[in-house]
Amino acid sequence: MTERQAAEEPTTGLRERKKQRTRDALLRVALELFTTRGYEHTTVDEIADAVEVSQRTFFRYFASKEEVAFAVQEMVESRFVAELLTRPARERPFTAMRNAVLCSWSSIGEAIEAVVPVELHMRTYLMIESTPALLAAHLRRSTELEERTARIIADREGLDLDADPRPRIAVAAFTGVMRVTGRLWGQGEDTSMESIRALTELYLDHLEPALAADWRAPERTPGAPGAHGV
Amino acid sequence: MTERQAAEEPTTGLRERKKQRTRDALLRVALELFTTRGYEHTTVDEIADAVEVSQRTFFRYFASKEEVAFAVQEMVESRFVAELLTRPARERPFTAMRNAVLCSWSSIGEAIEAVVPVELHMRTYLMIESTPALLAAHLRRSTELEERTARIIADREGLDLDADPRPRIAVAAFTGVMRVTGRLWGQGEDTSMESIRALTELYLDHLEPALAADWRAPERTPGAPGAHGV
DNA sequence: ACGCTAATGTCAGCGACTGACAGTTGACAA
DNA sequence: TTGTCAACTGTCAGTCGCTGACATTAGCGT
Repeated sequence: MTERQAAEEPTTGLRERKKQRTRDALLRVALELFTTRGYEHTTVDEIADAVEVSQRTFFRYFASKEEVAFAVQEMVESRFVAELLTRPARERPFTAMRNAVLCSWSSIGEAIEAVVPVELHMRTYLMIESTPALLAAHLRRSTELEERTARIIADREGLDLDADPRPRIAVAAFTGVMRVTGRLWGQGEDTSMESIRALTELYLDHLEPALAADWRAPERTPGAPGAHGV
Repeated sequence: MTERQAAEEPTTGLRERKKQRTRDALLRVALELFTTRGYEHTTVDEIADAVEVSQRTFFRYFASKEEVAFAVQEMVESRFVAELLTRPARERPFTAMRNAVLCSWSSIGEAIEAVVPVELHMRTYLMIESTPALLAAHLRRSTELEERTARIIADREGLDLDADPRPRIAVAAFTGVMRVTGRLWGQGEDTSMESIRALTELYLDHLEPALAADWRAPERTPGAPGAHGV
């Protein structure tokens, strides 16, 4: 169930290879069906039938219909966490998170392609964002990642997460921007990875000024009055 | 189905009154069962049986088992929106949102009590936060409210929501903090309304400094170097 | 070749939810 | 008062996601 990567033995035995092939097939077929006829209009039976296994077998590989939709997303997230852990200590929290996403996106392409076409994953992301039930699940998963991230940031800065609210606050703001970015990207025309990368960079670099500036002033007013801001 | 409030005629006919009573009974019983034996361990049949109606009737009042869990939350949210719309134009976006939540909480008590005991609603909120399926739904609902809020803020400031990212960014940061606040409140001991109110006030007023300050400095460093911040 | 065990299939069943149809009951007019 | 209409409700059958139990198949090491 939880085997990650042998990474050395390509021939791990026929049994393992068969399992891997079944899993991949279920995943690929499921995403293909979801993105074409829609998540709700795809039954687990149809997925299982297409791969020629029983419905019961599907549920032995994926705990739910939902889980298969997030299988690739799962990979991307763990990549982000790994990247964040290796960020130099000199970077400030927000900068470290910013760079971690951007860097992880630079190397994730091939890892995805080993399982499903990247283009299919992009379509899957759009499907998740536009399917209420999946959007809900996506948001919940995001908060879990958010918690992990806050813990990492707190460790980085040598802070006590239970006593100091600042890590959680900064992470909340960060992921909030990430979510908005993802949604806007989905609404736009350009569904490329370069597109979402550029959008993310732009928005993240906009957050702090947006919170501090007086919106009614024509442009940046460094010495603005009101201490309360925004 | 969507009758809100006649607010004038107390005698709206026997039929209407019966419907209202059935709905209220279903709601109260459902929340009571959810909060005692748990959401997942409560079946729709049990709710319907307790009110002595058929399961089919339950689904004529509530589109899903989920919906009944959020019925009161629904009221609270629309109260916040109403409050936000009446905020004086002189207040800055973040301040307006801050005051809208705090003010709406001051007057929501009686409105809730008309349907279910406030204490039951508090327990319901805790249940939502600790039930994965409901937490997911809660987050999705929050983003919908977030979108409405962003639109209101944009109108207030005379900005084009589709062209200017700042309203969405500020709202995202705001609701991010609200979410964290709610979760921490749920983890604490004090489940009173005063408690969550104080926590919210504290955290909201912490957001901007937390983003701008250098965490490694002993305390506030107004003239900090690095322009990128956080 | 032969057990052992993991992987799979089959079957029965629960719970959320829906459509269709029939029965009941307020509302309103004659 | 009565009767008609429309709204509300109950019943039933069926779909779909998901699970436990048990039998069957098929790699694996000896």
